[in-house]
Formats: sequence, C-alpha cells, structure tokens
Amino acid sequence: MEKKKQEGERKWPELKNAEIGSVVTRVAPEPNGYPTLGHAKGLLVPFIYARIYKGKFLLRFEDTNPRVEKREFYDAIREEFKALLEGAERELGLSPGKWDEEIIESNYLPQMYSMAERLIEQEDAYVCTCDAKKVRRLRAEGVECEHRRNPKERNMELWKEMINGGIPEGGAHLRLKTDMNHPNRTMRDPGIFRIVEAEHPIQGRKYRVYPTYDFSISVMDSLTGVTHAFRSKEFEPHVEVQRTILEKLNLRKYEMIQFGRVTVEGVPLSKRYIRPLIESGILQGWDDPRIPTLRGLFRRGITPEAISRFFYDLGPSKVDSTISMDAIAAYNRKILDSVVPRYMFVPDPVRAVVENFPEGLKATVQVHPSRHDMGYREIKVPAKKGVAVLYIAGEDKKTLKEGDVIRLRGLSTAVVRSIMPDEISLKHISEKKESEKVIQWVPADQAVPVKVIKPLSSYSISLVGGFGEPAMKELRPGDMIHLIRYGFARVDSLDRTVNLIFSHE
RNA sequence: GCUCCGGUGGUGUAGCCCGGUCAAGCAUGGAGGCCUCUCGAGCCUCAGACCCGGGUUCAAAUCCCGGCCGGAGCACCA
Repeated sequence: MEKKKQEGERKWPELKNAEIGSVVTRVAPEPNGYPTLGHAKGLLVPFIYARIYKGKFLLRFEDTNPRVEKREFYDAIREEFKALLEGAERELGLSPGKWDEEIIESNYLPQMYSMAERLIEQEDAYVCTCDAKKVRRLRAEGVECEHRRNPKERNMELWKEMINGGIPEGGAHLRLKTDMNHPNRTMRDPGIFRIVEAEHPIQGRKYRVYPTYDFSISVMDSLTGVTHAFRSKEFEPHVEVQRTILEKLNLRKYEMIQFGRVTVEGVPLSKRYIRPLIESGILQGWDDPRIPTLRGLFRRGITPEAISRFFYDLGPSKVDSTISMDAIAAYNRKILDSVVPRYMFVPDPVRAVVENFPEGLKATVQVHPSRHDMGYREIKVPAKKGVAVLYIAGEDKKTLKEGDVIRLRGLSTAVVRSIMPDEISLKHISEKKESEKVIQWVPADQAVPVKVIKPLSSYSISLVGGFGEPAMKELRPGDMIHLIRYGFARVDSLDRTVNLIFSHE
C-alpha cells in the first residue's frame, strides 16, 4: 500500500553534535512490567532520531534490580516494541523498523565490578555502612559520615565482603565520593552499588551486588557507543552525577538529552494503578482493552501506525504534555478509514417486515465506499409472497414515524406503514426519493450474532448485542472493520457470536 | 526549603543557540460549505497564540534583568 509520506512532513529539531551515519541512540527499559503508552515516547524519540541520522538504535534491558524484574517482561517489551517499530516503518517510512542490537545490562556486571574497584583504588568511592535512614539524613544536612575517611584498603575489604555475602542486604553500599555539600543533592556522595538478595531473572543467584541507575546508565551508554542518550525529564538532576562518573572513570562522553513526560487525560498509566485492578480480577489481564498498556491498546484496535504517527507529530519536546485518547483515536481513524472493510451491523435489533418486496431483489453493497477495488458483496434477501423480513437497529426505529420514507442501504426504498413495540412494518416502493434517511439492515434469515465490547473506563465495559450481515461470519480474530454508522472495531474472538472490541467512532 | 528544567492559538508543537525573511509555520480540535446510499473519510474556507514587566537594539517569540505560573529531582528504584 503506497502512502503519501513525503509532503508536509514536519522536521524534528536537529541534534547537537550529530553527524549523519554516526549517531547511536538507545531505549533502555527496565523489565519490570508491561509497557504502556507512557513508554512509547521513550522508544520512539531515540528510534526516530537514529533513523533520521541513519545511525544505530539499541534496545538495552536495564535489569539491575532483580527484586522487581521478571522474565516475562523482557518478552513483553520485545513484542510490543517490535510491533510499534514495524508500525513506525510502515507509517513513517523510517527503516529498518527494528532495533539494530539488543543488550542485556546484567551481562556487564563483571565489567562494572572492576570499574567499581578502580574507583575504590582511586579513592573516588567508599563503602558506607550507615543505614539508609541515616544516609538520607546526612545527605539532606550535608554532613559527612565517618566511613568517608576509611582508607582504600578497608573499602576494598568491605567491598569484597559485600560481594561474598559477608554483609546482609541493606548493611552496606558503595558511594561515589564527590561533595557532601553540593547544592544539587543528588550529587552528595550518591550510592552506586548496593546489595540485592533476590534471584535475577537471567543471572539467577550469581550476583548479589548490583549497580544503581546512575552508575549503570553512564557506564553502559559509554561502553555501547551511545552518542545521544534520551531519558525523560525527571532525570535532569542526574546529568551532573553521570558526568562525574564518566570523568572519574575516564570514559567517553556523550550527549544527554531530556524530554518531557506524557500524560493521558483521565487515563492512569502507572503500573501502581493498574496492577491491583488485575490482581483483584476487575481487569482480565495486561491486555485488557480498558487499559493503556500497548497490548491493551493493540487489542482494542489502536494500530502501531497510529501511535507512531502520533508521537512523531508530538515531537521530542522537553515540555510535559497532556494528550487525550480522542487525539490518538483521530490518528487511528485516519489510518484505518482508507483500508478497512465496511459491514452493516444492527445493534438492539428490531424486526422489519417489508411488504411488496420484489422476488429476487438483492443488495449489492460496496466493501468500501470510495474504493471500488475492494469489491462488492451481494446480500440475497428471500421474499415469501412478497414479504421480506429484516432487522434494523432499535435506535433507528425510534426516530421513525408512519409515512417516513427510508432507504435500506443498497437494497430498497421503503415507506413506513406502521410501528409496533417489537416490529416495524414497511412497504417497498419503486421510485427513489430525495433526502431519504439511509439506514443499515440485516436479512433475518442470515443474521450473524455479534457482540460489541466497549471499554468505558479502567473499571467498566459495556456490551452491545445485535446482528451483522452474513459476510461477518467470515471474519477472523485480529481483523479490523468499520461498522457503518457505528464505528471502528477489531475482531477479538469468534465462538457462537462474533466478538468485537469497539475502537472508536 | 534547595537544585534543575520549562512556559507559542482549545490541545500538541516548529521557530529561540546564530535578533530582521515571523503582520509566527504545521498538526489536531472547533465553525461553515462541498461531496458522499455511514452521523466516517476526503476537499475548500474561516476563527484562534509568542506568561507579565522592564531593558539592549534601527529591529526581540528570539538577547539581558526582574517577576509570575507549571513540572521534575533531592532513595542502598529506575
């Protein structure tokens, strides 16, 4: 499918110190949950820059806190990121739509250990055995503790004990020696390694000492050749810490770039909010269409293309932005509209008996109103003694009164004869009239039972039942469709009914 | 409290580093019209913004100073 991609493209701001062909960026997720819409900017911004500059894009698992990380999350991140990047390639023409290399940070632990030892050797780091509360207090007050003055031999001894298990979790941590009076409090002797007694999803029980974020990110970015490291704005005060680490270890420097956070109006993105809803059974799982996890969104029929285009237009700005699901739906609608087949669906059906119905009259409906190449479907409507039985939507029935002329889409023009509580009586007329109301319908004898699930909030869904036209029984899970005068939907499953999840209007 | 970062139409942004071409571009949303056997999409038209106050300058969205507002961080999490 050819897309018009070239004209009117907005340009992203230039990167500092960037040359075509030599830019390396990365996304560095922690495998501690299912990725949400909140992760999309963190993925797409570095990816887009890597492709604009024809450079390299890395996926790095930042797995240095085994307490919260799980194997399944690595896979979930790979799957969702893959889908999104492939969507970005199709929609934005940024190729290849995948990461060039995958890096598991925990595999670099031995290297990081030796760097830690170098810092101890240089007297740029010391083991502190104060408890966490005291450390926090002293950092706030800008007061040095006694461990700071320990000789390097003593520090090395304690460090080895941390590694060998001689010190329990929480009993000691390695701190960078900077300045306990630094105005930026994150700079006051930050912790760089600590003990975590938990099984690591990849390394198992091999290690018990893990680096903290500031240490691992600076070392890893430098070691893996990253030239432009993106992270969200909350890390701004850490830039100074990370630069200091690079300097003390004499490692290659790179650009550190912060971008603003994205919040979705009325939609909580945090795992902290979502997890209890899943554990309590209110949500079915991490792919529940009510929540903004990427898989939830995909299941709901929000396409990777729409999400990539949306974040492309959003740009890499440093300002925090509040977006709405409606805006994402608008992007999705535009992408889907030109490619998705149309079907007639009647929610809350009511029988419509059409008299004077010609023998052999059948409907020819276009699969897509502006795309003849997508073909036509025929719907045969049997008539017994000049009477055909159809279903129309309950909502449409409500708006009709006796004498109205309606157009049964693609089939017949009819006049309303009478309206009963559970049925409406129509009469086929041959002449076409102007400005008649066009409604959708389904032949009663071939009506396909359809259920439409509409996500309403993270707690609620609504269920709408009705009948679809005969061709709907050919649908397969994953198909995206448009229900005429109703909205876009994705086929979720098929059993005795066709089960759809409503995307948006 | 301290440190840092932002503040351009309803929303999201470009421009700011290297002042003029910006009487501010784009997208989305809004209004109106055309088209349409969908209340969708498409096409056309319209309305809509440089946080405030000083200063520098022939000239400021862009530079400087002061204020106001918003966000983030101040963990042995990332």
